[in-house]
Amino acid sequence: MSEPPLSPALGRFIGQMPFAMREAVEAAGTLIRYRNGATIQQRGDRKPGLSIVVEGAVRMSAMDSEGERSTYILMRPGDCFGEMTLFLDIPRTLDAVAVGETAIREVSRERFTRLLDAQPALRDHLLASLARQLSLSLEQLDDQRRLSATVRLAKTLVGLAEPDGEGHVARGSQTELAEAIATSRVTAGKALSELVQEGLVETAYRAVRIPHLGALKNWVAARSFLTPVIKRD
Amino acid sequence: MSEPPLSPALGRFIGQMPFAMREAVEAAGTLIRYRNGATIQQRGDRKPGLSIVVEGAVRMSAMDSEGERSTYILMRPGDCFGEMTLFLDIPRTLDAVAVGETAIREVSRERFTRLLDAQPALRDHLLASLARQLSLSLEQLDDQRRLSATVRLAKTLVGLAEPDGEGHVARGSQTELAEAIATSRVTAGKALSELVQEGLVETAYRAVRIPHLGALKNWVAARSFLTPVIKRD
DNA sequence: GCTCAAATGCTAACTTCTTTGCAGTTGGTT
DNA sequence: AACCAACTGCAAAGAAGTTAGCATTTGAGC
Repeated sequence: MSEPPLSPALGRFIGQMPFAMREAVEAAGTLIRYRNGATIQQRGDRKPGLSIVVEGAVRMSAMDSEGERSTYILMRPGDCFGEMTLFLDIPRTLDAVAVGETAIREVSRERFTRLLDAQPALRDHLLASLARQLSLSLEQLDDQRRLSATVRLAKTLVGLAEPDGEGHVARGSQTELAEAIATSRVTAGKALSELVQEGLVETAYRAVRIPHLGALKNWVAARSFLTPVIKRD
Repeated sequence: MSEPPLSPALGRFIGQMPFAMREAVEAAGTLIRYRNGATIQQRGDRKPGLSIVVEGAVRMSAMDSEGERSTYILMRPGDCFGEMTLFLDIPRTLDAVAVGETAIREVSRERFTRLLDAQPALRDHLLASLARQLSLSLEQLDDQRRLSATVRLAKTLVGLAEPDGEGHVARGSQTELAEAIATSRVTAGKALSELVQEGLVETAYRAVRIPHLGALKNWVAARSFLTPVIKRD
């Protein structure tokens, strides 16, 4: 079966770099550690620069004036965010919160600019990274427009799945899952029980067990109407 | 009043280029003309390259397997699309259809690569363009998640508005407007009549008249919960 | 200036999602 | 070991959006 672009993880920025470039980027950045739940950045922060996840994970989300939060993405080690603030004079667009003990490498715009001179190939790397993020973001928009809450949830679960014993798990409360697909907790709960009915997942406390990840992937693929476009490594 | 990023138009690619760069890009491309309604590209086309709108307009949209079409954006002269196919090995993501007599400048990936060597500054230009598109795409996703159909429609109307006599007009059938905000025609019609009730717009045949664009912008701004982030020229 | 396909405006039944509220469960903390 | 805050699961009312259908209006093309 072909691997559809299910993971919402953008980036894969560091992973595909040649060794020397990676060294240079790492040397240019400051490593900062965050506790579980700590705020890494807030929407509106004016700190142009690139942030690379080294350890742990980062939940990118936004909250509207009515206190409704919605999550956009979970960044994993090797992913990066903030590229946009390097080239545009804009503040940070999303809130970023550490999930688990997390380490972030921060490269300021100044240092990054110098880095670009030393490593011209980095520009192309960044271009590819932005292009991929744009492509994934358009796909996400598409999903939001066309797919039912249940399919969106299933797709999100595939993206969050981690190996666990025989099968996989996606960790997070139902409220968090609801935020990830931009619905209410009730709808997320219903969607989840539909997937349980189908025998695709089992619910647990702050977790969803996925006995056969492949089956879930197939189920999602059969319901994602547009042909997937990006191949994921 | 501050100018919120209401226009869904991405790009502004050519407009901000230094003259020499612009000349070089134009020299590298082939100009192709399309009739109103002609297909410029289809989702899945494998033609890596950059397409720049020179004259007319282009509607970017996608259709799912059930024949439901949704429009993503209307590209105007100076905007460009296809950047992603330059750096990623992916097919074209969206269908593109000419709106009115339209001219497109196509630059193949090969020619563009050579162009990058001759005009290194073009890379930064492209980085900024991708960054802006990503930022706008994230905003669009946000709107889709949080805003009601009525506000989304109003925002779209502001983006489509063209000067017309005293005020402005947004041209397009209600079906097309519905596709632009990803709802049914009925909902689009209801949303439209709400805006009429508010005295913000007047309906017409294949057009919506906007007597006071500023008033509509204010109305939208008051209902867009997240602080706008990108300034639009 | 007539014709007709396309577009608008409306209604009604139905589905989906949200909000509110509550009862029962879970697992970290004292 | 007991407590309690957080989480799950469920129900009911209502809001929002969808589909289907029909009568009327519009304007482009003959």
